[in-house]
Amino acid sequence: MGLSKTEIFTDQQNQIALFAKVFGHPARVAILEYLFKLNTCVCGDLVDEIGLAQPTISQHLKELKLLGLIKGNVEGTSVCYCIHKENWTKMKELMVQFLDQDINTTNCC
Amino acid sequence: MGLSKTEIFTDQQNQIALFAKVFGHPARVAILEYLFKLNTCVCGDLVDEIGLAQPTISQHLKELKLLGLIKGNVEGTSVCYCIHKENWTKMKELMVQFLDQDINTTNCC
DNA sequence: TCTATTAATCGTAATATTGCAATGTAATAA
DNA sequence: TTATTACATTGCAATATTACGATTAATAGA
Repeated sequence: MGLSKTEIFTDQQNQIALFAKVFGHPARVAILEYLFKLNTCVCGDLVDEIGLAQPTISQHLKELKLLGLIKGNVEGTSVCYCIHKENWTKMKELMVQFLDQDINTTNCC
Repeated sequence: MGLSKTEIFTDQQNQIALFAKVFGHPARVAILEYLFKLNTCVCGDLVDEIGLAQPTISQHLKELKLLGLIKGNVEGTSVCYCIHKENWTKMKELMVQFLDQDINTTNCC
């Protein structure tokens, strides 16, 4: 199969899974951390920074862009990327809400 | 390929990716939300709750257990599951730290 | 115009994931 | 002892993901 049965889950559950999935690869985590670290847009040097081939990086960037977590601006021959603030904040709220659920204090297991 | 080049990333990046990956499927999100909602351990009714076949649920539970996010206790013929509090908290700290990075206020893109 | 540079896309191979039927296993019930 | 019940494991088919070489597209500069 390899195909998730998304229709039996809530929109929220599917959305959490979609965001989590994109963070489920260290290269994408590394790209995002780099974008945060630089504190400005990155034009070009992502391929040198992360140790993967150019088409691979391009593919990871595409997925991040598709989910709206980063923005890409064409600047001459290169492309500048940065975090999409509003969408990142929205995503963060969704994820933190999921992660921050109350854990029952009365032990069971 | 289908194989991540984990060796070129930091331990932290790989750890974030591992946790995120397990949340990258709505069934596992649903299982965890159900465990939180019940606020006690779940013995048995997970297959009825989530709409997937028993072997499929069993497999998802295995992955959650493997990462230490849930505990399973044998209780007669059934098995009771609940959130592994300490590990969940540790995981949450790692993830929130990643999600909560400062976004530069000076616009670039 | 020609060429270099940069990044996206295409094509493809290797591997991973998802889902479930069939089967195995362990504990309780009759 | 023999069901029965509850869950794990196995095996497999369908699909997804990862990675990269080759190519293409677009712009900048000579």
